[in-house]
Amino acid sequence: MVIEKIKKSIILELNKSLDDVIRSIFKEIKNKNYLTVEKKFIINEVYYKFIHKQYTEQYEPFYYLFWEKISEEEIEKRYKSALNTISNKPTLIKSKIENLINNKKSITNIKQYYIDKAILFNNYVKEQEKDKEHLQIINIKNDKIKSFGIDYYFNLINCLYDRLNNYCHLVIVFNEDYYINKWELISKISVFCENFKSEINFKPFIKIQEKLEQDLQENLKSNKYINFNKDLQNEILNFYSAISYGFYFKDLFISNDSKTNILVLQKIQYDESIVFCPNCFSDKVGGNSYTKLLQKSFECSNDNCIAKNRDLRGKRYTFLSAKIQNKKFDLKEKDYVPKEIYKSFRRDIFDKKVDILEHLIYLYTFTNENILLYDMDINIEKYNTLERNIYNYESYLYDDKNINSFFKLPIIRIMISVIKSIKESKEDYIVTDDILIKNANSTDFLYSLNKNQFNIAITSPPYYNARDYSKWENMILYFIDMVINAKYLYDKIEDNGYYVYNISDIVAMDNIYVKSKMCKKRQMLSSYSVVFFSLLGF
DNA sequence: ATCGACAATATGTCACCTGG
DNA sequence: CCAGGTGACATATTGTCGAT
Repeated sequence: MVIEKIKKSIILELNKSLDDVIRSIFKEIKNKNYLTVEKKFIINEVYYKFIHKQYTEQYEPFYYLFWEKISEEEIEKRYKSALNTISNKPTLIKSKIENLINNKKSITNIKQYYIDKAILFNNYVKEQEKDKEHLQIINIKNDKIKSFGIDYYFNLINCLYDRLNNYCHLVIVFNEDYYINKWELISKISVFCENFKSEINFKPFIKIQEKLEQDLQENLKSNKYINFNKDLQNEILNFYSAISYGFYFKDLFISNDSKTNILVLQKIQYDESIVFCPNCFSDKVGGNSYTKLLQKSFECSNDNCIAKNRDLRGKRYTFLSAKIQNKKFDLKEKDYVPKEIYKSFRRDIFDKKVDILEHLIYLYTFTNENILLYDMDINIEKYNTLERNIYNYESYLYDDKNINSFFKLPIIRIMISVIKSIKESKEDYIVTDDILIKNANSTDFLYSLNKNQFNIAITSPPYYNARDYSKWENMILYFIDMVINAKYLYDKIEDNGYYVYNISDIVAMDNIYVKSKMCKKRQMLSSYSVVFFSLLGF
C-alpha cells in the first residue's frame, strides 16, 4: 500500500515536470501574435499528446477529442514541427526540452530510477559525515561551574564544535539546582552559542558591510541619550568586521515541574563546497541564494536532470534538504519517530516523566549516526536498541586560555560600550502623591525622576518588530533602546528593588548582518535581555 | 471534517554581472 | 554590447496544530 503511494507520487512528480515544460512553451508563444492559427493548433495537439501519455484516465475525453485518428508517427512529426515553431526560443532551451523527452523515454522503471539515485546520494552523505557527530548532548553540572566557572562550558562548546557535522544539533540540558541563577546561566550559554565564531567571507554581508557600520554610527550619534565617542566608534567597527555565528537557536523546552530546561541549537557554518544534485547526482551544479544566514543553497544545471521547473530552472536544494528528501527511500524502523514522542515535544513544555534522551535521539538523529553525550548520568546500554552509535564522555582536558571569552564576544563588547556611553540622568522630578498615574515616554520619565522613590517596576516591554507600534530597523537598535531604559530604571530604583520584565522569544528578521528573509529566525529576546540587563547590574 | 494561524519549504522572478 | 546565467529576494504552496 505504502509502496503504491510512493510510486504514484513519483510518477506524478516526473510527469509534472514534462507537463510543465509544455506549459512553458505555451506561456512562451502566448504573446507571439505572429504565429499562425495552424501552428498554434499543432502546439495544442502536442500538448494533449503529452497529457494523454501521462494521464490517460484523467484526460480521456481530451484524448478522444484530439487524437482519435492520429497515428504515432504523425504525433512525432507534429511534435517536431511544434518545436520548430518556437523559432525565437534559443536553441539551448530547445535542446533542454529534447533532452528531457529522450531521458524520459530511456527510463523504464521510474521507481527504481529514483531509488537508485537516492541510495547513491545517501551513501555519499554517509561518507561525508561518518567521522563526525550528528548530535551532541551536554549536561550542565553544578560542580563543574563551581570549580571552573561558566567558562568551562564555553570552552567545551568551542572544543566540540568542529566535531559536530554541519546542520546537526547541539542540545544542552539544565536539570540541577545551580549555585548561580539558572536563567542567567541559560541566557549566557545561549548568547555565547549564537555568537562565539566569526565569519568574514559571506558575500551578501560584505556587500552592505560599510553601510551597516555607517547606519549604526548615525543612529547612535542621533540618539539623545548617548554620548557618542571614539571607543563606541571602534566597537561598531569591531562588531561589523565579521558576522558572529556559531549555533542557530531552535528552541528552549521546559519540563512541567520547571526543573529541567533543554536548549536546542543547530550548527550552521558557512560552507560553499559543492553538494551533488539529490535528483540526478550530477556535480554540474550552480549556486543559488541562501535559505538562512550562512546556509548555501544550490541549483542543478545538468541538462539531463529531470527535476526542472516550468521555466527550466534546475532542482534547488541545500545539503540538509537533499539529505532529508532522499532519506525517505532508505528508512529503517527506528528512523520513524514514535507518535507519542512527536506529540510530546510539539509544545515548549514537556512531561517530566519522559525519557529525555530517547526523545532527543529520535527527534534529532537517524539510525547509524553518531551521538556524543557529555556528563549524562545514564547507562548507554539501555539505548542500544535505537541503533545509533552512542558514547558518553565525562571529562576533557580543560584549557583555560579562553578564559573570559564571554566578554570578548562582539555583541557583548558593543553593548558594554553603549552602556558606558549612556548620558547621566537628571534628578528633577519628585513624586509627591501616594499614587501617580503618568502618561509619558518611560525613558524620558525615568531620565528625569529622582532616585529611590519606588522599589518595584513591572513591565511588558515592546517585543522587537512584533506590532505596528514596536518597529526597529534592526535588533541591535532595539536592544540599545531597551538597555538605555533599563539603565535609568536601575539608577532610580531603590537598592534591592525588583524589576519584573515579561519577555519571550519571537520569530522575526533581526536585520543585523543582512536585511532579507534569510535572517528571519526565532530570536532569543529573553536571553539577550537577561544578559544585557545583567551588564547593567541587575 | 474543516478552518485559521503560522512556520517551513518550494517555486517564481527581478535585475545584476559576466564573458563571448 | 547584450544574452543568459544566477544571486538575491518575493511569493506560493504545503504541512501542522488547535479550535470549532
